[in-house]
Amino acid sequence: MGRPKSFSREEVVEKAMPVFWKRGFADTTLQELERATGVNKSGLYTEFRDKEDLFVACLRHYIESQEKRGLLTKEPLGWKNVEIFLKNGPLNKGEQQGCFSVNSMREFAVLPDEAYGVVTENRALLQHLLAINIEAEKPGMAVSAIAEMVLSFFSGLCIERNLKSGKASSTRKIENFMTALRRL
Amino acid sequence: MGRPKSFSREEVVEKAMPVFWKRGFADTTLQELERATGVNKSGLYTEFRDKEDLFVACLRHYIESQEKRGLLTKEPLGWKNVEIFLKNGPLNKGEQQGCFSVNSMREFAVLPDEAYGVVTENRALLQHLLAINIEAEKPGMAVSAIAEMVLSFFSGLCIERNLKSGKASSTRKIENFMTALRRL
DNA sequence: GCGATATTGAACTATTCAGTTCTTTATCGG
DNA sequence: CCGATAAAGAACTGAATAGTTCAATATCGC
Repeated sequence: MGRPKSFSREEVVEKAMPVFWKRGFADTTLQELERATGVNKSGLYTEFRDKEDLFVACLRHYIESQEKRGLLTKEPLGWKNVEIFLKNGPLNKGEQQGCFSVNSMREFAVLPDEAYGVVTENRALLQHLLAINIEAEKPGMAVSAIAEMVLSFFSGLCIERNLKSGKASSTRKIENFMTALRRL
Repeated sequence: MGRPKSFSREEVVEKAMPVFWKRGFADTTLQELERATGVNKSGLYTEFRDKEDLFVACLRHYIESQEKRGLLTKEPLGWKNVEIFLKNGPLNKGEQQGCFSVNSMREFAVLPDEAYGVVTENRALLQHLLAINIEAEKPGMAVSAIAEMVLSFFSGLCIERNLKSGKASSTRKIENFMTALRRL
């Protein structure tokens, strides 16, 4: 046995995530990652192959932590869950605005292919969860059609978090959107 | 009089725009800009203060060219215009996918402040144009509320263009969304 | 406390980048 | 054709970057 390391992989990922989230992949420097995680380069490179590897780990971690919130699985399934998802899905915690996954979509050109897979897989899951909630309401329009509409609207809300518009306007928008949905 | 220059400012902007559009600001290199525009650094720097200046010029050019399309001003005003805007607003020309302005929103952290102003001003205009079209239909819900909802949905459609999903799915989504709108 | 072992920190490397400078070259008016 | 002028090209600069290497150091089992 030798010296035990002073950080865990998960700790690093958790601290690195907000940096990538805010600044994106290309504009995040190793220096920032060192500062944010409190682990220096040699530590980071023993744990992760390269910057891309760490980024993907952060993305995965983000998605898992979102899934753990179980926003769309609470009983009873229905519009209420969809509304809560739209209102509370995009985060609002300091530097972490909107959705890390949606933010990453803009950067696929620079990201490893793996990131594309992770994001699309996550979207497929979201679409499914939306669908079972919509299904419970027995709307007139095709369930999957509504689900993909909701996902697009959600994506829009997420990038709009990059603007300095207040929370009130977002809430209002969601409530109006829900009104429209309930009539389908 | 000396030697006349072999390029115009506008030509450069037009050729540089697709590069910024696709790769974003941070990940676009001067080398790529030289190659895309056919003008080398010394030429670019006599015409533009720096990379940021060129980027903002491209953004402005994009917005002007979009405004020239007059997508939301055709008579008669109404839902049809909104539908055309959603269908044809986000571009689909090779490297140029979605909306350069919406794409830029993800990068405000790196962009000059000016870019923020240009984008928000453009969004305000869009919101206004949407509103006058919606107004013409005399819906039950507040006009501005619907307009901001449409703009969010539009933003979502734009970033989703970064995914490799077909045009058909986008069209379907828009048509369903329009159905919902018309019931408001 | 000692040796084995693994982490840590800091110095180092090679590359790439935005931006500058200076020489060469092309075009104009006369 | 010539001199003035301005653009174009290429070489250069300094800073920043991702990634590496290696010596110093801390912790473990014994």
